Amino acid sequence: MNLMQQADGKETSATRTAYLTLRQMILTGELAAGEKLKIEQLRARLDTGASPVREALSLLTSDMLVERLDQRGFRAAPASLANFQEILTLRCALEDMALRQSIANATAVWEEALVVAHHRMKRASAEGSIPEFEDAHKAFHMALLDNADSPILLRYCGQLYDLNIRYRYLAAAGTNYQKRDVATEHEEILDAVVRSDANAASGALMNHYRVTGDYLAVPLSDL
Amino acid sequence: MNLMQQADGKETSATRTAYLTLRQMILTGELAAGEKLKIEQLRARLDTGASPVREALSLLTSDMLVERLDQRGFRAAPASLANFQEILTLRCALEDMALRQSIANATAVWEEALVVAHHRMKRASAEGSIPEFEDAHKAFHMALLDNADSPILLRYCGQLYDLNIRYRYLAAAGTNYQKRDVATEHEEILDAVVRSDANAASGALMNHYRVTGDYLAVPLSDL
DNA sequence: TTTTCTAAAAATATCGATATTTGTTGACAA
DNA sequence: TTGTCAACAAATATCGATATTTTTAGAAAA
Repeated sequence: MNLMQQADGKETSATRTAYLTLRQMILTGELAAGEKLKIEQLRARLDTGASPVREALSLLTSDMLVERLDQRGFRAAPASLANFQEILTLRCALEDMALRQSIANATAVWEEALVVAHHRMKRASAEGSIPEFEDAHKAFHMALLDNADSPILLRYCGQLYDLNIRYRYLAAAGTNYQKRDVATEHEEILDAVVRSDANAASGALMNHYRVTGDYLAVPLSDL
Repeated sequence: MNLMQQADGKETSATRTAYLTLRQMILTGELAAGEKLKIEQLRARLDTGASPVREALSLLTSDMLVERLDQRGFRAAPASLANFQEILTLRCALEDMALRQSIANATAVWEEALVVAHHRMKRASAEGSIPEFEDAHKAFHMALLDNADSPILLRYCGQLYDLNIRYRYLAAAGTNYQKRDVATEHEEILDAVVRSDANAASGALMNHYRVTGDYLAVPLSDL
């Protein structure tokens, strides 16, 4: 009962499956921001029991993607312009810190991992597979910060990354993100990191976020 | 079944009660760092059902006080010197940011709230009630950051505060914390904030943490 | 001895049913 | 009309039982 065969044959718990599915549904907006999340409804939709759904929702609370109301169940975290801006500000502050620490700890192994992550992202972009690009994009950004050797900081950055993704979908920009000249921005970051130029790397990363932020702020301005 | 009468007559859900109790047990070390947390054992200890315990543990995962192992249940988050130092570093960085924003947004109302929080802390200290002092101490520190008007940042600071508390107990310093000259440090912070001197306030706060950190590092050095 | 395999025990994850709350509707009084 | 209050409906939180792992222990083989 515990072990489940997923489509790809990988075995997972029902809770984990529910967690990943619900997470994706919230990030993409399939479950709208602020929407009431009824257990029975989700249970039927995911074809699983109430317990896994309930636990998955509890877990999503950690990620600030779901809110728990007193004894009135759960709802998808509301979205607002203020929230979007707070996320942007915090990302800049935390990622700046993490990136600088990563560079301070730089090793050949890390740099190689970065180059690989960057290459995979470019390949996914060339192949035009949106979900694969999304995964590779997150992997690249996380790889940049990974060498800071600061698990909590990395966790926070990952959370903020995901929260931001949701606003990308809200802005209906999820699909055409690649069309901006984001590739150049990524290369600038990578180059600066490889040169161990912390200021340039951080500057390029901050610029990347600020540009993306401005880009999204327009369609989000009426939140 | 849902509604529970607590000792103080306040009604809460079984999950919330379990959450608060388990949290306290982990913070104080009654449940040791790294210890396996068996549902049945906790269920009996808290005199409640397995579901509330399970959900409470899920919630504690958000706070990084509990880890969830694949399909092998839960355990209290392990403690290590590296973890302690990471918490200290992040607290300094995040609270510096939050405090400066709070001061930038300063209002008379906020300053009054701070003075009250500080007074309560002093009173609790004078009365010698450790748990009340602990609560008031946290309330004071959170009040300092509250005016930054940045819910996520405040949440992170709160989490890090609690994680640090656990190390205080681990260092067996939980009881004699007040004996250090912490009162003066708090006054310095408050004075600087009231003067709207961000640099002095931040400096005093950072000093407060660094001193506390050094103070705890000694007994923790063998983690 | 050490390793490997198997059977029993322990613990987890999940289900289905039930009690408790919250939300809603409509009648009745003001 | 408007407001209050019961009865009803919907949804949540919780329990108890069960299926599925994981862990442990012991026996058989190398």
